[in-house]
Amino acid sequence: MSRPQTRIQQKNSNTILDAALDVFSANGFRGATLDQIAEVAGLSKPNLLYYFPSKEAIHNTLLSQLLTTWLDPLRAMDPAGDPLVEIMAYVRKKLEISQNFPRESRLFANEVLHGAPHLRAAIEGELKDLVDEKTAVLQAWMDSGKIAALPPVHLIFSIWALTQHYADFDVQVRAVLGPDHDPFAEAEAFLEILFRRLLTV
Amino acid sequence: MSRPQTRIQQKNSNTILDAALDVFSANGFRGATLDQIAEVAGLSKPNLLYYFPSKEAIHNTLLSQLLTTWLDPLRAMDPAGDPLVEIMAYVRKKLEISQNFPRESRLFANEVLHGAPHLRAAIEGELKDLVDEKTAVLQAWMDSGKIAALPPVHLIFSIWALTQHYADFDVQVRAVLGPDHDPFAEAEAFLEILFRRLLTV
DNA sequence: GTCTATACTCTGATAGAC
DNA sequence: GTCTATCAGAGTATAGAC
Repeated sequence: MSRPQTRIQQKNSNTILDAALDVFSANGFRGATLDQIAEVAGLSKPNLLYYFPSKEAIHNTLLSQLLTTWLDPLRAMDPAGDPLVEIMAYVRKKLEISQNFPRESRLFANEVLHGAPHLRAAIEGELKDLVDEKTAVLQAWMDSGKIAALPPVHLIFSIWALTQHYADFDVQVRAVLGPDHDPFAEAEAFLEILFRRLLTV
Repeated sequence: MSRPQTRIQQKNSNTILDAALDVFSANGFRGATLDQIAEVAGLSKPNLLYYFPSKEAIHNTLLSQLLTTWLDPLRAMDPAGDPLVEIMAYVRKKLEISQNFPRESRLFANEVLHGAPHLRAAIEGELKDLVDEKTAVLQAWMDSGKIAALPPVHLIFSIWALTQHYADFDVQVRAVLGPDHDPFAEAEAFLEILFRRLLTV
């Protein structure tokens, strides 16, 4: 797992990964071609393969970088904090990620949609462990009557589903809303109401 | 738009479409190959192309069949019915579709995720029109105080997001829940509570 | 480190026998 | 209507000059 060392290598490597994120998230793994990635990156195709041994290696690198970013907001949910505040902060953070990193969201969605061939281990391990930990926290909050009682895992699923919808189905959301709408601003207000109403005892 | 006439042609045509649905929903358009579809269908590759002029034609046929099924439950929401009953029925029906037609759900998700290149017109037309019609119904129900006031479009988005999540992210849902869980049974109970709590005045 | 040229594989589609 | 054989193009990856 040696990584590029010099500044130029770092820079090119990042350029490639950013271009690849563009192309993979828009077209899926098979739909993306090295030609497209090379063009977006402004490099030649063989040059890509000087920095990464294969197309799949580029894809894998993107996916492994992704997971950390993905789980951080949930990790930040503090058992010692105020339950409703903590949950609403998580919802808001997750929605912000959908807004600011839609490419990452689509890459992840595509991967899971197709059975998570590359992320299965991470999902069954790291992700499941974190969810188990946080459902325990949610359950404790519910048991002590600080928020309404609900199946905690499904509460987490609902946060994922609702926030990612605005990134992953962006085309549909915008088509239905029509122009003169700010999907994410409206989503933030809506989810604020939804989860507050759902969780208040 | 001539369609196969004889019974055998109908049968083979349907076999191909069913196999194609398997492969397209699992791998996406570009990820699917005619070889795979032919193998699943139990036919030779040239034979596929005797029934359909191209790979894309198979895909397009699937997508156009899809939309009707997709919109029917929303269409069935009756302005004259009891608001909460109608909405809960829609939620339940949509979740049943996720459970019984996960391949169709993934095909649709894949299409929208990649910018809806084939369904754009249908989304901006048929789908938007129906949503506009039904948001007016929801708005009227809210105005008359029969359900809680919320942005109606986003209420519909939330139903789509929450129900489709269980089909499209099935792998993740099952991995997180672990064995000895029935995702859809739990989802039904959870969504029942969620929307009832959200909409009750 | 980066490019041009190219090898080789996969895959969509066609030709033509039966 | 269905098959075997095959073509043509796209796409990943490598060789080798600079």
